[in-house]
Amino acid sequence: MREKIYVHVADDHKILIEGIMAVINTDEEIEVRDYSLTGQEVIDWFDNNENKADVLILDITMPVLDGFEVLKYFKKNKINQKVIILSSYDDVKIVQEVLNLGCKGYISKNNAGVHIVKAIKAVAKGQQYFSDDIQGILLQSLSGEMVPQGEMPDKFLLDSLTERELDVLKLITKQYSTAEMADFLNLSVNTVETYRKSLLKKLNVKNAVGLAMYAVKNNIV
Amino acid sequence: MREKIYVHVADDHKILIEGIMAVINTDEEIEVRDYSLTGQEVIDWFDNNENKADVLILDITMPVLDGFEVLKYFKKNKINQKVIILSSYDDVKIVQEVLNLGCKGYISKNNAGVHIVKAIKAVAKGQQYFSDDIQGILLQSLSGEMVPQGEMPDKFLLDSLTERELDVLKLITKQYSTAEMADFLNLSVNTVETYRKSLLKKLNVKNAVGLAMYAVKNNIV
DNA sequence: ATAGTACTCACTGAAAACAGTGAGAAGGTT
DNA sequence: AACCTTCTCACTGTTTTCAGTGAGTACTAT
Repeated sequence: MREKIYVHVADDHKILIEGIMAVINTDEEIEVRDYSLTGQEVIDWFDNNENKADVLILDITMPVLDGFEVLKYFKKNKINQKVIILSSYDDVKIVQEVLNLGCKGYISKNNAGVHIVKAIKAVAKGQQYFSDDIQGILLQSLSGEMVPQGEMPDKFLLDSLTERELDVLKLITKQYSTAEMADFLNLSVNTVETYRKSLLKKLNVKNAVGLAMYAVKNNIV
Repeated sequence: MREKIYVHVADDHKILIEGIMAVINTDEEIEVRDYSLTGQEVIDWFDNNENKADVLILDITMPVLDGFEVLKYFKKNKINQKVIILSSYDDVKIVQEVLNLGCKGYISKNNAGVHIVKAIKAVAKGQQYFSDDIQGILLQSLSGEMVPQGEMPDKFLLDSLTERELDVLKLITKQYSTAEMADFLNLSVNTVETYRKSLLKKLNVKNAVGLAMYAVKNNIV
């Protein structure tokens, strides 16, 4: 009979812990032994507990001590704890930083359900594991480029927009088509078209992308 | 025999939906009928579905359309849908805004487990319900104090982009048309079209605006 | 009363974007 | 040698966006 894999889960959202437990406990090989709601709790648990966990599922953002601090603690004390990061942050820098801190797996919360069990088993065996979206981010980072930006948002232009134009602008940034906007706003397609053209003219851009970029620059989204 | 309360859950994190289902389904009176991963899906579901839900559990931050937009849609179309917000944001302004938009309950994700069932039953009966931490925030807001809150970027699935795809993506954000890009990159119009379509598919967005917004979020521009 | 602005809608025509399919060449990997 | 990825291009057809013009209603300010 194969030995069980013991897991400790750390996340400040209890509901998410319950979700993970529900998913993990469908697998006979894995058992969630305990959980923590803050980084401090994690460290305390590993300090004062004989029943260490084989794998630690760790959130980045937690009160008291975040995931980074927990990883640093393990590294500092040369504790060879296998850690899988479960995070909403799909940023390259964060992924690279936790890898430097010795974590063995990284799963985006967006699709944790399909990855968590596989990840635990892989990491327990000493392998690494990354969900496919994280893999993509790591690959992309190899051909990265940085372009700094610096422009003043144009208050005059922004003020000149009417309520309806702002409605349309916001929906455009959410990828609505004209027909969809008309439906949503209970307006004629022609009317929405009018606002769209008015926006193009007022903001002096050539297409919907220009509108979206303007909206971003001026924190309308 | 008492009638069941039918619930629809909307959150962009599947794992959280699974957690909620696990908790809710312990109660015989409540049944989760369906779920959505984006605001758009929620609206589509309520548009095209005979089996409406009694209560909608709604996350604020979702791709495509966020919780605010969903509430606005209900309000605009005079749909009297009972909504409980399930959110990580414990900010007064947000709570007040969703209340203005007609939502009947607000639960913090931090302690959703103990509140969700009670909240559903209360709201289904036409009452309001707020988890105790939210109540505290509302009370605190009456005695004037502001506590700024952090941010949670919600990025989603990413396949790795090729060099050429990145070239095209960058030019799209600069409002280049396909023909202009072809000229600039010394490529056929058809070729640029191919990259454009490939980007739409890989990044799972529906138009050039979606591509631009993705580029912004991921600091490609 | 008049002028201005916002809101609403219609019509036409051209340009661009989107969708689907197929396919050859070059390069690297196993 | 077989395979995979990327890059390149073509063809067809539909949908959406963009451009220009015109026009009625309502409310506000002078």
